[in-house]
Amino acid sequence: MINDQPNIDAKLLKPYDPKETEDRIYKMWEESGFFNPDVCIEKGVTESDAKPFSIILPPPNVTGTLHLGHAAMLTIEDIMIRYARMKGYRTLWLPGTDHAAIATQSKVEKILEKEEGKRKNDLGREEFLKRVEVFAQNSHDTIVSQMKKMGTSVDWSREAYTLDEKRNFAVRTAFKKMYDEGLIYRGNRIVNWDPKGQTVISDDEIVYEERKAKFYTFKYSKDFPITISTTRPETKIGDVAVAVNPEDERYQKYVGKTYEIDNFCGGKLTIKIIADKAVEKDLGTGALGVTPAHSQIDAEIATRHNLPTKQVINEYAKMISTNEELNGKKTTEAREIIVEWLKKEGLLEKEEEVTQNISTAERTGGIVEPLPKLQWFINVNKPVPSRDNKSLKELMLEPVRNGKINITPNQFEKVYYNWVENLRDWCISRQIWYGHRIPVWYKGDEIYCGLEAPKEDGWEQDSDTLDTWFSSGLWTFSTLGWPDLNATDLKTYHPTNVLETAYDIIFFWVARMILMSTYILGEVPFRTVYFHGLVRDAKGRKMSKSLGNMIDPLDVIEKFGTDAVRMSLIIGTGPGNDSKMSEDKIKAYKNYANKLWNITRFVLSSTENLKYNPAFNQYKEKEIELIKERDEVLKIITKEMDENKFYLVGDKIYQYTWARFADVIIEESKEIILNGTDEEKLSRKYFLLNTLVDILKVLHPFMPFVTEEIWNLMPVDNKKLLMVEKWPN
RNA sequence: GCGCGAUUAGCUCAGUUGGUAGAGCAACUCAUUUACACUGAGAAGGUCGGGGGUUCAAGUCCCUCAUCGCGCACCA
Repeated sequence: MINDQPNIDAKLLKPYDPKETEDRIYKMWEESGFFNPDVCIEKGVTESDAKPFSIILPPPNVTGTLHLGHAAMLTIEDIMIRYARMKGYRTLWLPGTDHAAIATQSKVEKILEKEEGKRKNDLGREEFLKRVEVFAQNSHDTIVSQMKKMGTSVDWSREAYTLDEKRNFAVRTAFKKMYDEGLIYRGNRIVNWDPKGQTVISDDEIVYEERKAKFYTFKYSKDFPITISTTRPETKIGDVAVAVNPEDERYQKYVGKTYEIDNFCGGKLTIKIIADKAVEKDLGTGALGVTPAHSQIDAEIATRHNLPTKQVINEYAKMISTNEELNGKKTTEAREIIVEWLKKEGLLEKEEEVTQNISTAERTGGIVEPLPKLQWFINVNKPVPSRDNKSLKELMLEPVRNGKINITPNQFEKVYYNWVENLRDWCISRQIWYGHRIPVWYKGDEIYCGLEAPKEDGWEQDSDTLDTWFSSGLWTFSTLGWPDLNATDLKTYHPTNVLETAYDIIFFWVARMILMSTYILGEVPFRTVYFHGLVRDAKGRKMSKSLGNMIDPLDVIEKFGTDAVRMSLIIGTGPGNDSKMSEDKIKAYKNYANKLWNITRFVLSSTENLKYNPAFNQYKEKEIELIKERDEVLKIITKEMDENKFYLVGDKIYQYTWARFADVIIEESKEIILNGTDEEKLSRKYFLLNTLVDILKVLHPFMPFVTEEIWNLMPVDNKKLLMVEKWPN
């Protein structure tokens, strides 16, 4: 075909080719500097006194590559950001990655084991950490290139890492502040010990798995008056009491008595009978063998009744016992030995099959063993003098209750309250190597907490690191220059406008950010929380490697183009709802990108050498009607954008361009342009041209590449990049 | 055990304050080189999970049941 229309670029004569276009456009955006709000002001596309709009990117873990969930997050946030930028806000989207302490470390441990047959102790702390850093760097680089593929308009000049020097300083500063105010303390308490990962984990890092177990009912000895039940007979050598409900008449007469048992599986026990309301009458025999060292509830009961603690299981999930037969045995082996002994002695009364939830560690899969340990905690109940004597719990509840933080969809507010209200002290120390080292030093009995190591000799730093969520909690302000309270970014962009993330980290992260920000800065970290759901496969199943139903964002981008992938992740997906993804759906939006391409070809070829002219006012009646209709659609679109209803807007633009603009308006234009009067022709042509420009603008946040590429080809005077053009009103 | 969500066309989902059920995809019929085949036109497809209630009027509000999914707690 010969290109005989000089104002039509030759590339419009072929179908739209995302592969040829997208990387080139992204480079153009990057080189323009407009991702950086300072450059926008400098170059006059944003007013210097414009209102700020900021989002801090939830930092992806450097444990691998991005999946479709990340792609959805990046798309939603990019839509918010591009919209804000076009609306004239001083718009900052700050990117970063997360060191993800335990997740990254266990990943590298697995690789080390598989590829070299080595364990981390074979390398030593320093050498192992070097390996982790190389791995983290590679993951980081992959993630950055994937983000660029997705079209994310983040300000790379402000990129942060949760474990870099600045963030480490912020972490030390925050820790010291909390320590000095008595909110961080070191205590010997029952913690969740992961024998596989050899570290403590927080309550939230536990994953419950349903398994079949045996429920044994027995007596300690023939003379003992009360029968008890347990699924873990091996812990019973650590029992110090039997607790019953104060209102349980069956056992009243025994309460207060103490029994000496000379031989319970080769050891001695001293059992006191106590009454405690935590015991349920109807569960098991209604009597509970109290094992303070290996059960959270038992430890609480023991504290209330001043009972001793007797540890019988060590860090390797092996037994500690005076009985040689048990000592050093795995808990499962010890269980069998004890059950055999009970049978032999005629003490076992019943053995039932039950299903129980066992606690496993999220990252390693190890079975969690409750153990007494000396660890660091954040006290969530203590009144904070510097915050009107409110506790951290109250500080966390307040802004959500009074609406300073708005959670979308709002059913998550209840979930949040429920979690905060039942929150226990947060265990923040971890016995792993990759992470922020605890800024505490010891010398004999002395303890020092400070930003730097003490000058004198003989001090040794705590070998533990911090829970990764401690540094993540600071993320909204550690990225903006805190602890420098005069930092321009901190003053300009905090509190941030929106936190957009997956709902599954509401406790891990959202709650911890609210805790840190309200305590440290006395202000909320963000005004709106917008939760997106999980991206599932076409059948609604979770994507997983074992099911083989993973969709790699890069694969579908290669096949259909980024714009199509973005649209398919947005449309049909309300906040907080899981969405389903299939290649068919993506393909439909690839067709749409091409439709837009051809609409452009038609409009440009039928308007010859006319230029975009929003000031044109010689419209005929027909076009006046069409403009009214168009502006009504634009008005609704803007309203829904302000309400973050992107799934509705995306579909609305799609509908308007295809079903209305292409199928009806363009079709009838053919007749007008052929046989109309000169005035009618001109009126119609300007309508087509001007409306196409509006479509490109409102579609830009959703499909930034194809719209920017078409914008390139449009006859518009004094053109800037579409990404910094003004949103139509 | 407590709580949350979902249930609308074959599939994925909209449905704003109650006012005659709506889109995309798929399938079906027709058109056939068009700005675009990554196309157009058309037709078909639903007792809105069941039951009850409020109302002139219920997909929408209330009660109840069912199924599915999720969170939290318990797990002696």
